[in-house]
Amino acid sequence: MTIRDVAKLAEVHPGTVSRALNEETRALVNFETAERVRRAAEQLGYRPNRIARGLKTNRSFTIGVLIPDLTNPLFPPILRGIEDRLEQVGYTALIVNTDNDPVHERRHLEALLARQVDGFIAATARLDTGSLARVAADGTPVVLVNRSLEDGALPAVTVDDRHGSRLAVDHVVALGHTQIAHVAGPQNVSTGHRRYLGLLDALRAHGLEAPAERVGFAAAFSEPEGERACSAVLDGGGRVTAIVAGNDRLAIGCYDALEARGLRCPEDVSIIGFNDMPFIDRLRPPLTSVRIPQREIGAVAADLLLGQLSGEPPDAREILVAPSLIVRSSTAPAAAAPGS
Amino acid sequence: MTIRDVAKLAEVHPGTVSRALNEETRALVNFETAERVRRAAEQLGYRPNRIARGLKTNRSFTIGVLIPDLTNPLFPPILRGIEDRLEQVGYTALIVNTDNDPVHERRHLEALLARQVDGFIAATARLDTGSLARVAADGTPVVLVNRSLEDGALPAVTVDDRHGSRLAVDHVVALGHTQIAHVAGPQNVSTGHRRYLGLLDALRAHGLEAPAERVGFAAAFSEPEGERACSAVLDGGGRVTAIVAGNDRLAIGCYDALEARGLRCPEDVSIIGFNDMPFIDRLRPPLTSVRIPQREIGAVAADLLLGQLSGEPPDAREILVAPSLIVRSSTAPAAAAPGS
DNA sequence: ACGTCGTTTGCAATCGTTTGCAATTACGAC
DNA sequence: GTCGTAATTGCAAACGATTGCAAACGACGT
Repeated sequence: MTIRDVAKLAEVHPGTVSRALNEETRALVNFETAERVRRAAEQLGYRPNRIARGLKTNRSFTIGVLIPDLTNPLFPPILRGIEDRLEQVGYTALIVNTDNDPVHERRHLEALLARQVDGFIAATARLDTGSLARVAADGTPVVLVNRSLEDGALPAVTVDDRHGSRLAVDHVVALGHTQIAHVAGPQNVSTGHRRYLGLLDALRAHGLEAPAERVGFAAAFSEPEGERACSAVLDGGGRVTAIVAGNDRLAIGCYDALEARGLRCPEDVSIIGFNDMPFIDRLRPPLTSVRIPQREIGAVAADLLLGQLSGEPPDAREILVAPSLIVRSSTAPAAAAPGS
Repeated sequence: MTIRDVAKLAEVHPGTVSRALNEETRALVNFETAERVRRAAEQLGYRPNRIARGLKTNRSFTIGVLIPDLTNPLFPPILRGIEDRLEQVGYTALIVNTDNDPVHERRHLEALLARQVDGFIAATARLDTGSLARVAADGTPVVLVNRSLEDGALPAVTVDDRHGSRLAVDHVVALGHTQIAHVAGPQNVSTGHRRYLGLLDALRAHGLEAPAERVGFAAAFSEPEGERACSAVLDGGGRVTAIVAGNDRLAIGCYDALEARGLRCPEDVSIIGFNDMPFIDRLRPPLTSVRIPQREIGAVAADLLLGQLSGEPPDAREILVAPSLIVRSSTAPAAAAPGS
């Protein structure tokens, strides 16, 4: 079932069929002929071979999407945002999991290039800049998600982490807390670092500060690390009535640390997470968290890429999307100071 | 950068380059020539164009994967299982979300076909049999996941739901429960139905039964529906000490229903879920649940498909993978009968 | 009646591979 | 020295579409 079969049935030249069926060249062929062709195609159930088309036009209408791990609940919504946008314009996403392994990353990048993807969306945390930049330099558009290059060489769409931290701090401050601790994520990951910086800023804006003993650094965004870092803070000596965690999993670790010490949340200490993961509202207590508009991030990234693909200047700009605070029951007004 | 450039550099005919670089035809070319070609290709950073190759060989080395919704935590692990397997042999998955919408489904199916996918893995619950069967009849291998056709016309890999129900029942029975209720999922979805049937079987095997007032049917796998169905059961009059839910979300709904009635879990009633979703161990109490080896399911499905693609007879068989019970704190020994 | 122009269509090359077939070479057997 | 055979390699035709170019055709003004 090729274009030739349709041509035969419609009694025209294959070239004419191609033009008749192609939105952009439709105008070149007589209306009635086009109709005849369309009917013939319909009748035969003809489906243009995108592969053959791609060979000639040098466009595959596919986008390579690199993520660390699909099972990390952060990514599926982003992917939906991307896919929903892409599919509207006939593109398809090729999703690969890198597991943050440089070797995998390279291999996948190569494989996607061999498949002639028209562009890349990379959400991988530490994909070495080199390969990606080289790809971009060779003319394949690249958009970063959830991380950006220091030099801003590549367009990126990321959460406004600092703003998120500010939301969190504003919230606990409004509740009367002043002894605010931070269980920070890994500082070699942009989100971890930015949230930490944002927190410092926000505290300062309220005339507060976070002395070293009140911030614990987790080596990974995991519950055990959250518990470890939180424990360090709690056992550090100073009083703490509120904890802003680098993400929800760290916050869960904080729950564990509190529980191990017989402290109650939110009565004794309030906790705020980051990401607003699914079912986080089902914890005890339901976690107050900074929500990230993941789907929107994906959609914006896709739009950015599609823009570049249709020839727009590749404004290597970083787009920040604003998070919002979802208040639940893990935060409460600060108790009166002990002894009052 | 085409095969011709490599040919020029290696001073051989393009055809020879093709053979030298292709694993299966390598033997046809002199070893030294092949080496020369390999070096030339390496030097130029040559990457065979899979699109062109696909055009000629009529194979795209892509697989269409249809799922309802990527953000449903059930699917990412399955997809990883699929992708990990596929990538090992040079295949790539094209993932599309159908949202269980027939129109979307058809459109996506067409689009994937136009992209010349070599096969399909369909995890969509209610993709109308017709289109898929037709595709299979036209020679494109199809494997079903998480659902099967009544007539077994298509190979499928599914969870052994009945076995899962048996595990759940055995567990609560072993804990001394006899008044066991079921909050069932929608009965027009195969998993919902099978789990219900399995439960009946398992109860019978223990000489127990589930009178109508002790099973509630949810219209969807959602928390509110779980709460509704559970409430009906609890308010039905009969005493209930254990509830087996059709899945974890229904189980969460059960938690809500219990709480609304001042009942405690597991002291007053034990609850078991199904699926063992991420973070379900963080609920209060941590939910005992039937775990599904999702990744394995994906891997098995991929293997089945790859088998068909390499010419194996398409044994339209249903492969059942065994779930396991993860015991946590939502189940406890039955309290002594009231009054004793 | 003729040149011109615009519309519509056909022709054929092309995209980058793969692959059946033929041509070339080397080599040992006779 | 000739011939058959095997091992290599070159040749060219595909695969199914797109597209620049030219041909065909009618209409129209002069």
